[in-house]
Amino acid sequence: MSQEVSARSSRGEQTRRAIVAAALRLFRENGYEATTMRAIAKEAGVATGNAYYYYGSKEELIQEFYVRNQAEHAAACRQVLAEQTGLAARISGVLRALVDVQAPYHAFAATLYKHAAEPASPLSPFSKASSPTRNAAIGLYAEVIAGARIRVPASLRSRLPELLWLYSMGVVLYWAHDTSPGCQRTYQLIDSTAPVAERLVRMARLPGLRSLTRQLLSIAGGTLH
Amino acid sequence: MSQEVSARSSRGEQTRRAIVAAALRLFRENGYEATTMRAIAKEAGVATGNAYYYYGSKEELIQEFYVRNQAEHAAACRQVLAEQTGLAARISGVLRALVDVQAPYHAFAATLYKHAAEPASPLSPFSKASSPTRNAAIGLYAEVIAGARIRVPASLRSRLPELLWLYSMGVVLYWAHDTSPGCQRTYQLIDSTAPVAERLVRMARLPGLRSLTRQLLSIAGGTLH
DNA sequence: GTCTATAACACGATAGAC
DNA sequence: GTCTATCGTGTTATAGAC
Repeated sequence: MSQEVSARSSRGEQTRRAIVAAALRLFRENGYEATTMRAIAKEAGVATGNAYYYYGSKEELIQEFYVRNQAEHAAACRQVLAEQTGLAARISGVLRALVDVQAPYHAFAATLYKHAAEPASPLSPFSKASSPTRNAAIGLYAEVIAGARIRVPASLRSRLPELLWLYSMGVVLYWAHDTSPGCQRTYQLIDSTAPVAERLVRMARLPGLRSLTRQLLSIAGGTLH
Repeated sequence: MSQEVSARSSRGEQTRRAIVAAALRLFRENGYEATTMRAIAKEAGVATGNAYYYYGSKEELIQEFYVRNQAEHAAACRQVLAEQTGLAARISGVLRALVDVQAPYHAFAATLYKHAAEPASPLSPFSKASSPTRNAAIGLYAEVIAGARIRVPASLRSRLPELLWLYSMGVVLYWAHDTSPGCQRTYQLIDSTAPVAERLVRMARLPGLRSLTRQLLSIAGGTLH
């Protein structure tokens, strides 16, 4: 009761916040490897062992980065989703916002995806631990489609959000490798692929491509269960 | 002179081989993390410091895994490339061989791609350090195309080997995440996507798809320089 | 140049006392 | 919940033997 009410700003919760704040700041400034758990604990004003009481591992602290990012991305998309009605414009707007939001963490993100790539890791975007974040992201792409002036072929309708999410993962992977100034090449990639994506959606209905679409979807269905 | 001749089986080369053999065996049996440098050195019958004399880090030992794999894969493909003439059959044969060769290292490979995913890492398949292995692999896919009874549209010809290599990387990524018994799902993925790949190559020539093909290729061109 | 032996360091993570 | 002390790790350093 009163315990639960005060739980949000309880001492434990304060400590937790201090730890994650210190971690994210140090990660951004010094990168992942260079930031030691000892430094995080010291910066947060707690003992090393205490940091482990709240976060079972250094990697677990990264989940917080994901969660925060997803929230910031959703917020950064609002305007584009409210104003744009073309599918390509909505897609590129959302992807540009994704890159914008992560920009301050570019160097950090590069080292981060090292850990995300391990299939067994809870940090993998395909893992069970990531499913809340993943579902939130897929929901965002459902909104991208729903608000666009376009007739999505029935065959595609249910799966298109997942496919757009997969597409966004590819963009993020590209971005992580992108060393061009200001990550121009990633923005170019977004601007050149978004119209193609819209075109592919429209073409999926053409008679000559129907069976191909069906084939590709059944493969994707098996992959993303 | 005589120094160089005997260099191949010199004491140093023997030690080197002993270390890498011990490392790969322990990696396969116990995984990457569980295998310590101390254990590798002990298994190879050398001092810990000596292992570091030959391999600057634990990760460097993984490059040997790549090199060995590439060679085994090329050998495993010979029969398929000699016998099959259909593009889809050649592709699926080569990809099946790729999975077959790596099968004993499935669990190990899953933890390995953690390191490969880091853009800055020399283990990244896109890195400069990996370019010999990558070029050898791309050359293999050039052979896949050259020996197939198919007319590849001029627009595609120069870039298709790279694209097939990229496709193979996707299959390997899927395989690393595949937990189905015997990795059946990966084999299914190969068998269902290879015919689609052939179909896409044939369709690239159709008038309605020409401009789309050109668009997609210019994107891929920017990506893979 | 090749190799051994041994010690030491900083790190991620854990145990157990308070 | 919080601490201190400690473990096992990758890695480096040193000093020297063949």
